[in-house]
Amino acid sequence: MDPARAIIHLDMDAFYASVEQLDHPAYRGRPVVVGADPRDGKGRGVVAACSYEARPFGIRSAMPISRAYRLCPKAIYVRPRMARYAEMSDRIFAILRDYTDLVEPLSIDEAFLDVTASQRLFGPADAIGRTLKARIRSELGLVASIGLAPNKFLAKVASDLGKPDGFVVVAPGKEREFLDPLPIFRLWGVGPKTEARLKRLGLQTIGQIARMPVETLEAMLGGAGRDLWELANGMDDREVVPEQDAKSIGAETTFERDTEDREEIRRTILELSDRVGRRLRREGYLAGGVTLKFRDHLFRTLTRAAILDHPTDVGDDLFREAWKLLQRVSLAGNRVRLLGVTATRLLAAAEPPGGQMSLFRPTADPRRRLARAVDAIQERFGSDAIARASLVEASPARKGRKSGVKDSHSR
DNA sequence: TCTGGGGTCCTAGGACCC
DNA sequence: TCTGGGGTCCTAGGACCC
Repeated sequence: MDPARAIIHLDMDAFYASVEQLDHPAYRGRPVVVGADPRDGKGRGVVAACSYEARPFGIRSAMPISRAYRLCPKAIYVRPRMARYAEMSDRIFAILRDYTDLVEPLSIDEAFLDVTASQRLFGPADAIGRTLKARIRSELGLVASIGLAPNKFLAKVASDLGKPDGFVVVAPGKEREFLDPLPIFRLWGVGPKTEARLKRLGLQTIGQIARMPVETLEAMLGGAGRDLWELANGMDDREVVPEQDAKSIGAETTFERDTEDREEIRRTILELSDRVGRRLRREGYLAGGVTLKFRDHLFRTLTRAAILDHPTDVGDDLFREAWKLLQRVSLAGNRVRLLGVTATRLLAAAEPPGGQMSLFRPTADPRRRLARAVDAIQERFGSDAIARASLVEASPARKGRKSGVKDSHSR
């Protein structure tokens, strides 16, 4: 057996809402809801994050914003400021990397750290964990919850249980004792569907799953059954992996009102394709495939995918393919709720991303050169400085629509 | 209650090849 | 005329996570 590893899971408490309270002293001590515009309870969209003061009202993240509004109309409702959260995230991750290179980001505000080897330099793992919490609080004014355990799964569950401002340690040998009484939804990979299925079989706690013959679970759930059984028994040998290549890059948007307007649909697919192209170029990828996502007024979701003849990072190419894919979706009688464009089969672009050289290479595709020139102008002067004529001359209906596809991301 | 936007992973079924 | 078995690749859908 390996000597016990020391894995930390760090998760920021109410991250977006906490940053808003940090930046707006008037919000402190008050219920803050970050998410879609509630529009007097008629808005679409969900709660991205809420402060702990909002929780006694029953507000939770991922809840429809209209419901949150009914529960607490007096809360402070703000739109997400992703650029600001990303900036704070960078500072958090910089602190984490002071203690180990083995930092695996799970999201903007959550990470695993393997501090097994760090202990020689920085002392025991729980001291490292306490230092991380203290530095994030004193240097950034934000609160993190931490779980420390011999593996990723246990560390994750530990940090969740301690929230907010938690610090929970699962010592080697105490895995089963810690997990046994917990409800099954705490297992990674058990969402609402699997939870309902397991409950129908009379399974309520992780301990009950741990004590079942693994073959029974395998017969019920296939390969996932063994994974669940191992997690329930506190077994998880996944490594902390610092860098992982993206497998897809996408953008999607939900219309304020379901639409059947061909022109609006076309324009939206073009905007989404441009956004994806820009990200591909910025992050140095070429797309080998495109997927179009389509959701109708009954919330039915369809996807159609294609492989490109030539990998690309140009929005026009993505658009042309996505538009072809749309023709494969039967629109008859369907109003469109959501459209999405995703670049798949990503390859690392041979040229350095954003490199000036590419502007002068005689063999470079002129549309890629144009796209990069537009990137440079937008980088320098902002995304409103230059746009496609076909998008600028968009129908008057779009005027005053503050949550346009482009705006919502660049703000 | 009426469901965002960003992703990852898994599976079933069909096409195709040997 | 009826037909194996293995393998790979691809698509679409869905569960799940934050």
